[in-house]
Amino acid sequence: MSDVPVPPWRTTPKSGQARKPLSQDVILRAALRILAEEGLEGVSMRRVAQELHTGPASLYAHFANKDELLEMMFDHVLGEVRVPEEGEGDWTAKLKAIAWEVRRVLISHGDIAQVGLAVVPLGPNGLRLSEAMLGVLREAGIPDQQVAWAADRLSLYITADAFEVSYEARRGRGSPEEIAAYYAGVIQYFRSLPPDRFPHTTALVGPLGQGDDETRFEFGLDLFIRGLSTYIPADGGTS
Amino acid sequence: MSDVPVPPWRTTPKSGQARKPLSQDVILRAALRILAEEGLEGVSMRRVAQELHTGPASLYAHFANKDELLEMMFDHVLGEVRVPEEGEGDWTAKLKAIAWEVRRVLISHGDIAQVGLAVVPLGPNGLRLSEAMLGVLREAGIPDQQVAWAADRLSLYITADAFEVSYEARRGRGSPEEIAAYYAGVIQYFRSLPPDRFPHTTALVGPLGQGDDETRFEFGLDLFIRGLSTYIPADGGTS
DNA sequence: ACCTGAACACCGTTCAAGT
DNA sequence: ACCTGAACACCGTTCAAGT
Repeated sequence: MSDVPVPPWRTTPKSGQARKPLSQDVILRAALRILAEEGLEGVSMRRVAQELHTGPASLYAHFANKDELLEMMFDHVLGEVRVPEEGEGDWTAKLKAIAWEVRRVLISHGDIAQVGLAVVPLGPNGLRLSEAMLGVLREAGIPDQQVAWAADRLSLYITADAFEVSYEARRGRGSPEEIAAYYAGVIQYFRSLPPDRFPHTTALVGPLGQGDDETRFEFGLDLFIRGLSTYIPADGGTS
Repeated sequence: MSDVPVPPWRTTPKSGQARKPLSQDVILRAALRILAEEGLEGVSMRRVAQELHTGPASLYAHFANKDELLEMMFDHVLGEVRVPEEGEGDWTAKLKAIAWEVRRVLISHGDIAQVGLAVVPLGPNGLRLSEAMLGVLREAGIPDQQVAWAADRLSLYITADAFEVSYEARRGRGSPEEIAAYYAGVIQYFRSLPPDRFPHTTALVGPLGQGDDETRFEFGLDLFIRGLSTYIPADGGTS
């Protein structure tokens, strides 16, 4: 069979590899492509393999299992986060900038935030972000123990918010009108509750319906920073 | 075939129903039993059906789909949460009591918290808890808009923390020694990082390793309350 | 109205066999 | 060392048929 001449209509020479060879990198890229187009639920080992014109078993030469693939996808996504340079405003501005930037990047990659809640993000980019947060908090003059715990809690808050928002977006499947209609329905439901059993819920129907996702995120971030400020000693942050 | 006498060795009479009839309640109970014993990943429509000695299709006469079953399971779990009575300490003590109680109940039911992150918990028990939080916050003298948003953010924080902790417990699969060993490994890894690229992470190895899950939850809760306190007007909370 | 068996279109992972 | 087909043990949901 090998001595038959290659027919002229065969465009890919038989000796060269027909498909680009598999590697962590090409698998990761394919998986991120599917994440962008179909969300996290579309990212299955079989779907990724199909995207690369091979079978699912082939992926296991490059990743121990699906969780390892997801962890590497998450860290890859965090690579897009831009951390503020030295001297771009005071510590609260810098901390907010990091928080908003992480949230934006996570939400822009479907519901990948779910992975960040399930694993401790210790990849190179996770560490880079953690390092940046610790730096900003220390610079603020917050004591070391509070710095360490605050970075932990802030990461949790950002990731949880991003997951909630991205999941909600996937659920509503698109148009902002549908999401708005859903929330209008919830508020209408609150209004219909018996005021004797739900005096506060019914009294606060107005405020409960106020504010979009971004306003709520900012409010929580602000609470967090107000709380942290109380840990700064009188002479702190100006050294 | 129907005129053949019932043989004496048949213990269940053919005319009475062989199994207890299906209903939302018995399905819910079976699902919660599986959740307790095998975690959320064990709760599949097929597994629940098997528990009830029937096929998965039978469940669809009582629940529209799996998500509806999960939502009802979540609200059922929230039913175990005990809300503080009037006059059990000041508002911070009451708010903390609710937060700790919700966290405890969620964690005691495997990784059910994941469901709470994905859906807006609007079942009867979700509403009862939301109402309780709103009441405590209003009593504190916090303005209505901040009350509404604070309840939203606090729910997110509690649920996210419960999910993280319960997931971690499922991952470590049991013994506290294994979990401790994992964290010791992480700290060892931090220690091994290059100090020029990670000056803060390496400098804070001590503080980063301090504190168990409960200490961290309490720290975040405290930050939240410190932040909220700044919204109480000078004459507020004592009316 | 409620329940069922069977089918459809999927999963993650393993393993022996190939190159 | 890397890749593969086939298999194992699962999924959620639908649908026509039964009672």
